[in-house]
Amino acid sequence: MLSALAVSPAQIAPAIALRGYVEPARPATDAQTLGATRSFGKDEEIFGEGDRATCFYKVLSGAVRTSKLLSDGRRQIDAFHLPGDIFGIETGASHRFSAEALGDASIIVYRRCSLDSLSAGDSAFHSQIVAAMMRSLERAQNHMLLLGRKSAVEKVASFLLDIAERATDHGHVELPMSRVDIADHLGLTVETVSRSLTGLERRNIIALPAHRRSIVLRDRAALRRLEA
Amino acid sequence: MLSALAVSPAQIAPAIALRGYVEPARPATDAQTLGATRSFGKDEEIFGEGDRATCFYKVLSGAVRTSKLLSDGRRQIDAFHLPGDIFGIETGASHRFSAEALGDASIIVYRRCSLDSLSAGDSAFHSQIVAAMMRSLERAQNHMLLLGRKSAVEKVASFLLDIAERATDHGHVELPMSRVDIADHLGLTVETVSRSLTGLERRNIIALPAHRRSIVLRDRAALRRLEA
DNA sequence: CGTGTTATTGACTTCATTCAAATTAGGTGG
DNA sequence: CCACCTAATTTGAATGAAGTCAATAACACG
Repeated sequence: MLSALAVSPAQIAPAIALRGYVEPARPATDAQTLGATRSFGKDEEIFGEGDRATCFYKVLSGAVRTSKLLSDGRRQIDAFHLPGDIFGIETGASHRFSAEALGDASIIVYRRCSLDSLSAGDSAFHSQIVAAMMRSLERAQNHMLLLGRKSAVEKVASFLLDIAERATDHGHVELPMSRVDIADHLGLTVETVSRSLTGLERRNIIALPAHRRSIVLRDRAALRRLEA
Repeated sequence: MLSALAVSPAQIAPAIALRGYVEPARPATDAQTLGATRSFGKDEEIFGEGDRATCFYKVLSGAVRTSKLLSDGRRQIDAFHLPGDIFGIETGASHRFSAEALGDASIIVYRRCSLDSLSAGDSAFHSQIVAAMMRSLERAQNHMLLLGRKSAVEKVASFLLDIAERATDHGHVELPMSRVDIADHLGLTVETVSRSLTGLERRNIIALPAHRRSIVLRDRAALRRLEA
């Protein structure tokens, strides 16, 4: 079931990873590494909607999606989290999202509940959290404009530019998520995402290599024109 | 052009209000009243998208909408702010929204930029701001689910429940905003909002009195079932 | 009472969805 | 290394929900 392969560089754990595999914390770039590093496999749950929020998280390698579900299963992915991104901060008692790894991923788990650290001292750590919150908020606010007011092609164009900006090697984007994930992020169906991508390819704005998880941005200016 | 009337109780300023009318700060319920109270008329701009963010704001009376525009004029209202709500907090240099009064409104203007106060002491004031940010974030995240995944009726039902919870006298909701505003908040057109409301009325779930700005919730259970 | 604005209603169109099928990629095991 | 198998993606055709355009109705205000 666990299909490991490539993509995540910092992946050390064996492919047949047991849930909750814990490694000794390796001091990363940040000063504040109070947390332990854990590895997750494809689609493995990091936390569930409604779980007690005792920790928050930071992506070391790989990628994570956070999402909400409607009673009948409709899903909205609020964000994709790439290396360096913090997610899972809550002020309430429980997580209002679920979080799953998109592929193999390693995550730093911070034990301290954000609410505690808000009042407590440690201003460096604290302001890092506040900054992360603010970034989430800005992202969410832009995304509302996308979800509420953009057409399918505009949504896809925006998405490509966004993801490219965050995770690109000059034009060549390696997507860590499936088409379904993209659809659930953009408020579309898989079919519409696929058709939009095909449409962009036909117009020579992007290229879709055989390896479906990668996309080449041929004409960013055109994308920017399309994005709204 | 300035059509004042009723609605806002704490309204003291004359109807022919000049922009930026400033009153001496009246210590409100909160301890932290560092700001001056200002009054705004219907559709008056409090700040614009891109304006330097030197202040943030709190609604005393009336209501405010914050919105983003697409180049071609499509608008997404990210939130309606009712008395007690804080809005306009930014960490960057400029506002990423515009804010306008929905009708006559009085607003407390806090001079301190949020970013300053984040690092600075004053933990009570500070945590109030962080809490406001967090509430915005939660709101935005729920709204993404609505925008991305709910049908028109579900959106309208959710909206009614939400606004009722925040600003109701037992079932009778006095809407401070127009149908266009509702539409731009829910990612719909006015016509669809209107049709959805009419539909709910026909099903006896709500009543639409002559005074179009008010709505009576007859059957909240039904609304809750509809909301998703 | 007229007038301008806001809301509702109707007819028609369209974009995105749904349902269904075909294709392709990538992993598995021989 | 190759044939097979499963899951992901793409494509096609038909439907449908919400949008657009246009007209009417209902207020709010002077």
